[in-house]
Formats: sequence, C-alpha cells, structure tokens
Amino acid sequence: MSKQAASRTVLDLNSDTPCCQPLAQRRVPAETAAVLAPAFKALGDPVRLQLMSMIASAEGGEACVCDLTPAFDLTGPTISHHLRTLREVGLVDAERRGTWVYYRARPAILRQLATLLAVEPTTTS
Amino acid sequence: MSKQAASRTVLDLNSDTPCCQPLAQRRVPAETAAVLAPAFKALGDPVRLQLMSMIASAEGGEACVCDLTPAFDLTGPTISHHLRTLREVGLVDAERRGTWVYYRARPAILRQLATLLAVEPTTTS
DNA sequence: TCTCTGGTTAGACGGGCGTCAAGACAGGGT
DNA sequence: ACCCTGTCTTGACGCCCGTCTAACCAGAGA
Repeated sequence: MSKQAASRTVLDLNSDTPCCQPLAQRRVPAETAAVLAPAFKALGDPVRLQLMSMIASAEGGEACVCDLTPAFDLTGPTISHHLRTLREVGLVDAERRGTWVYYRARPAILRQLATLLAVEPTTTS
Repeated sequence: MSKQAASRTVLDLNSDTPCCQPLAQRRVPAETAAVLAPAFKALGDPVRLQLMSMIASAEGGEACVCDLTPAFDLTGPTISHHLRTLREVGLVDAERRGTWVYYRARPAILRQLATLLAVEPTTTS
C-alpha cells in the first residue's frame, strides 16, 4: 500500500468484513450488485481466470509477469491489459521491484465473492 | 483426484462432486477455465446478479418471471434475455407451469464456483 | 374456436471488450 | 552516458453484449 494503489475506490471489497450475505439467502440489493458484478465480470474471461489462479497459487503469493506472459499464446500487451482489469476491480495488486513487476492476489475480495456464492450444504433438493 | 477429470469434453458443472480445487491452491487448467469463465461472466452483470439472487433466495426455491420483471426498470424481453443467459450457463433452470414460467436456481454449480473462489481462512496476512 | 395475457424470439443499434502492432517508459548493465 | 531488456500505454479494429421495438408462441377463459 505504498504507491497510489488502484485509485479506483473499490469500496470495502478489500476488507475482511463480509460485505453481504450469501446470494441465496437474501436478495442482493442493486448497489451491492453494481459493485460486485465487475469482479465477476473480470473473472468471466478464461485468460483472466487462469491469470488469477496463477497469481493466487504462486509461490510466495506473488507472480512475475515474466512468468505469466509465456503461459499464454497472447502478446505481452494483451496480458498486461488483462492484468490491469484484474487490478482495477481489486482482485490483484501490482508492485514493481527493479526490472520486473510482481502481481499479488487479494484474498479478501476473493472471500467476499466466495461468501456471496455460498450455498447451504443441505438445501431441500 | 488427478487432472484427468478435466479431460472431459464438458465438465459436469451440475454435479455435486467438486470439479476443481480452489483457485488459490492449484493453477486452474485452460479447459476448466474455459468452462467456468462463462458462469462468472453471466454473473458479471448487475441485473443478472440480482436475478440470480432473487431466484436463489425465493420462497420455495423458485421465482416467477412475473415477479422478476417488475423489479427492474427494463423491458420484458431484456429480462428474458438475461434469464436465458443464466440458463445457458446452467445457473438456473426454467419450467413452464400453466400460464407462468418459473425459474429455479441450481445450487450445484453455485457450489462449484464458491469452491473455486475459496481461500484459506488464515493464509499469511 | 377466438381472444387475451404472459413470455420468448427476431432483428437492430450503440457501446464496450479482447486483441494486436507500435510507441513510450523504467531500470540495469556495460 | 548509452543501450538493452522488460513492461506498460496508446490507438485501432472486429466482435460481442445489453437494450430496445416488433412480432411470434403458449395457455387460460369464455
């Protein structure tokens, strides 16, 4: 949190306090949907979903762009564009250390999304 | 539980058996991402996210279109279009009973998505 | 059967998204 | 200081998405 961050005002999605109840328990209000939908939309691209997974599951919790880019059959700018999309919705955070840029996942917002999708283990049938 | 399960033509998103491990534990393969991304994309629209919530949290587990449509400032065909999107990715199921059409949530795929986004409760910071 | 209501489908339009090539920027090495 | 490597930004292009109006289809009721 040293640099200017994403300057996107991601609300409280990055906090650990749950922003909302599970989707199946209470109807999600319009304002909440307007804030959470972009995060799901960001994960709605196969490349970004893989990028998110590679970053979140990386050793030490961070992944270098130099490791992410060659994993796809896409150009560098395209990967950079997808990474920026993930950053703008608060799913990842970027940090430049020397030559390379490292991306780190933000588990808080992932928890928010997972909580929203949570379903009762035994709901009728 | 090897990666062989992903070699299927279509992942069984409607089964209760988890299709994959959490996104932050293991890198999600391309085929899995290609199947799951559309589901996230479907939830990436505020209207569809609210529709999904209204259906999943409805009494009796199902919601009538006649109750869904007036909740938005959109035309009937637009709501119908969004509902079809949710149906095509397997998030909901539609059934016509008499005059009205009822939509029902599919908790299995919701569980799949929630599992994918699951994060260790106490990992690092 | 005819008609009325509710819901979906078809067609179209404007805006946004994914992708690339080319240029700009940041740091390190010589 | 210069260049070289690595990454991000810009501008552009084509496709897809969200929305609408108009037309079509399925049941219920008379």
